[in-house]
Amino acid sequence: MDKAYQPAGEEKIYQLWEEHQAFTPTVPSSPSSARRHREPFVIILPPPNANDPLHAGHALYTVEDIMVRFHRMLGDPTLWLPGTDHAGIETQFVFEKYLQKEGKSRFDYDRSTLYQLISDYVSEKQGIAISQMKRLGFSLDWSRLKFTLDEDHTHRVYAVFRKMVEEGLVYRGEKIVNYCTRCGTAFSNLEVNYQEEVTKLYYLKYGPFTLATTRPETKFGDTAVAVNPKDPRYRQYVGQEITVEGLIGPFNVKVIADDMVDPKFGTGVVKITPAHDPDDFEAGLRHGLPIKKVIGLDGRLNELTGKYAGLKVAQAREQVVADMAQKGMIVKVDDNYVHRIGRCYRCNSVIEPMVTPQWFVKVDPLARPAVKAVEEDRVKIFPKRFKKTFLTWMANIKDWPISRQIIWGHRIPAWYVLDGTPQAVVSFVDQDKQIQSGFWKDLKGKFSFDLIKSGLQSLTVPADTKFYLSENEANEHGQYVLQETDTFDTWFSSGQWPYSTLGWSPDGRHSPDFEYFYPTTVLDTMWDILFFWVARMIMMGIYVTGQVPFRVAHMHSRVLDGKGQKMSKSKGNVINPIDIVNNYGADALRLALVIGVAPGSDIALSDDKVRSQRNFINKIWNASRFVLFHLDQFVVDNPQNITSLSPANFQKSQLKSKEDKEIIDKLDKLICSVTKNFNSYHFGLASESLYQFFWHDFCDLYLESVKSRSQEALPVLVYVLITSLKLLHPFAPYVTETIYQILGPKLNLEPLLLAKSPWPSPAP
RNA sequence: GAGCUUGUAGCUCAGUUGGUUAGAGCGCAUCGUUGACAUCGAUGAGGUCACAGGUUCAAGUCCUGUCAAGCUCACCA
Repeated sequence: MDKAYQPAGEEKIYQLWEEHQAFTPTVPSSPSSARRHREPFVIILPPPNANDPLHAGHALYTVEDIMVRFHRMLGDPTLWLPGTDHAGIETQFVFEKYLQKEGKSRFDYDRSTLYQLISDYVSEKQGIAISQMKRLGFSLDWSRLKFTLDEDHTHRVYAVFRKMVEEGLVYRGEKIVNYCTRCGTAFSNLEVNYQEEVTKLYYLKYGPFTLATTRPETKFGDTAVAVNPKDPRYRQYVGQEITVEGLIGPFNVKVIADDMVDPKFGTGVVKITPAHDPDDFEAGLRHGLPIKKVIGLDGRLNELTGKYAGLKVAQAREQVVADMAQKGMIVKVDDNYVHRIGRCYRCNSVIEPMVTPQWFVKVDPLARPAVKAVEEDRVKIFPKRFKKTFLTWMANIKDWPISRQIIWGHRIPAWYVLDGTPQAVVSFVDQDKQIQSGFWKDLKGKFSFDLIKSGLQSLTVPADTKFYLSENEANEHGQYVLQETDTFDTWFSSGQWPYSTLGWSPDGRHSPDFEYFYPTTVLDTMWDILFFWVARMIMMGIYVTGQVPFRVAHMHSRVLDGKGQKMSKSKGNVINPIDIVNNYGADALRLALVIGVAPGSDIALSDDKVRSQRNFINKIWNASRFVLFHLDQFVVDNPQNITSLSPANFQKSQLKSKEDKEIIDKLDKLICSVTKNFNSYHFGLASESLYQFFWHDFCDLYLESVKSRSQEALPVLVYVLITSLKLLHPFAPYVTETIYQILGPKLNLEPLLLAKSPWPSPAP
């Protein structure tokens, strides 16, 4: 043995585990009845992005590895199923940046070509995350590796979508959504970052009123003006039609009364622009107001705005304000108005609320059973405080927009017949690689349908257009059939991950894996995707399988940099876990991430912390070296008595010395407390007590005390060491296995792998 | 505006269901080791457990309030 532990050997140990298929459980021939006898322990890995290397947060999947290794040693049939995520918007965004560097853009390609390009790009990078997970020692069953765009997963997602359509849970609607004009897609509320920003608040002359607005440029889309019903100042106007002077001519709007208006804000009068403001949109629904769109999906004012058409929103605002000022239409300007602006979580552009046709999931029927399951702890959320967060969020959940205007993802399986849909808008790349776009009715005379179809980039049809769930069916109703070009929100497909990866089948003939492993046991992830993902999985899982997808939702910590700062590329404080592994070994990193960390609290990953754990790993190594040295001597002296040292033959009652009894007592207590802490997800405590025991009780006290009688104490030394290695193994699989591989043959230990050896119980 | 979390040694934090003199790592001081240990060991300094009340035989741990910090959610133009 080297004087110090060499993490360089860790990769060989991982190979050893793989050769023995140590992480692949066997599925019994009658899975469902076997499951009734003994429930397996199952975790589905939250799939990391296929095209990205791991970041420090991913290293916290260590927590899952700890649980899985523990249960494997307990003898539970154990599965930890790996996968990677196509991560729709994220990946397309990264790829577009890459295209940009090449001087190209996504608009240079038709849909299927672009898809293929991204697909190639991703598969080129996909291996990185996987090899990094292996490097971290994750005991995943690679024989079951999945990808979110795998054909079988896609089929299941489609089948569930059709079921939802047939049961009225999916609808199309013209609704106001958060639209990023840069990314060219809608986002859910969760994907918008709101920031307080200082802007201007303009007080405009508006018919008989003066009103305050931050968005004068949307005046062209106003279809009403609102006051509070209780406001005496304006009561006389309610219900009347007023004439407002505009930059492109006067227009008429109705005065409505609505509680949404706060009489104390501004002048107590609000202009209503249903097409470009979420509140106004709601007000429009309440009062039956027309929706007048004046901003296009390209972020520019449209033809309804006269000379302002073609200007981007920000430019238009400047121009409009200047013109209004000239005409004396601005009463005053508040320069320091602080309010919240929504920005795209990907590219930070200002989110433009837009009314567009989108696909929605009616969420209420899905949410109610999910809420119930959590309330009744059929899905236990740990730490408990997140349960309340979950329930309040679910109580306010709105219908879920599931369509995204990107191509990297599951294309929505709906087909339209264009024959009777003159308002359909298509854009496509023609034979000269030029983009053509416009109404289908205008283009169909100029281009062949086949050309449009093959060069298609996007198709937009009104929300009430009839759609079909298969191309064949659509073909029966017309000649010109195109598939929806929107893709599913990533969370719509990953929300189905637990049952889909295990082989749920729409026809009820599920795979043995599904019968045996579903529902899974624990879902562990960081709390930031509790709503994005965990909530969706619970809803979809119950809806589709009638069972919760997992019994426990375990929220792990967030990893911060050494100073407790959030890591970000812009700050340049991103820690690459693999760098740490290369410097100090995977075990040191794993321990540093869990030791003494309270459940759900943030963790600052400092170099100091990793180094101190590296020292601990080295301590384990050297204590073993000490034992090995005396063991070798024993073998020389008593080659035939080796079985007397085997931990299997260890008898507590035969101990004579006080130190021997004490250390075994402490070890027994340790076994109990570690086991208990494992079962209650207190890994921070478990690792801390192991650290304390091994370093201080075993090394500093016991080991020092027996130096004068090491041969006599050898059975105790061997027993305590081997037992400790087992207890430590979930945290530090590499050193412990390495040592076991050295000691094992000398002691004729069974089994051959520590990873497959049984969890210790107190000494007999 | 609502909710959640945090406030314990110089620094970073543990302390799960309330129970003996409040702990760890790093740092610091003194000494000792280099035949298990890129060191390691021994000893020590250092905390009115944010503040004020309350429940209890007993509170860092439960309750109420105050102060401070952070996070999340929310439709105020």
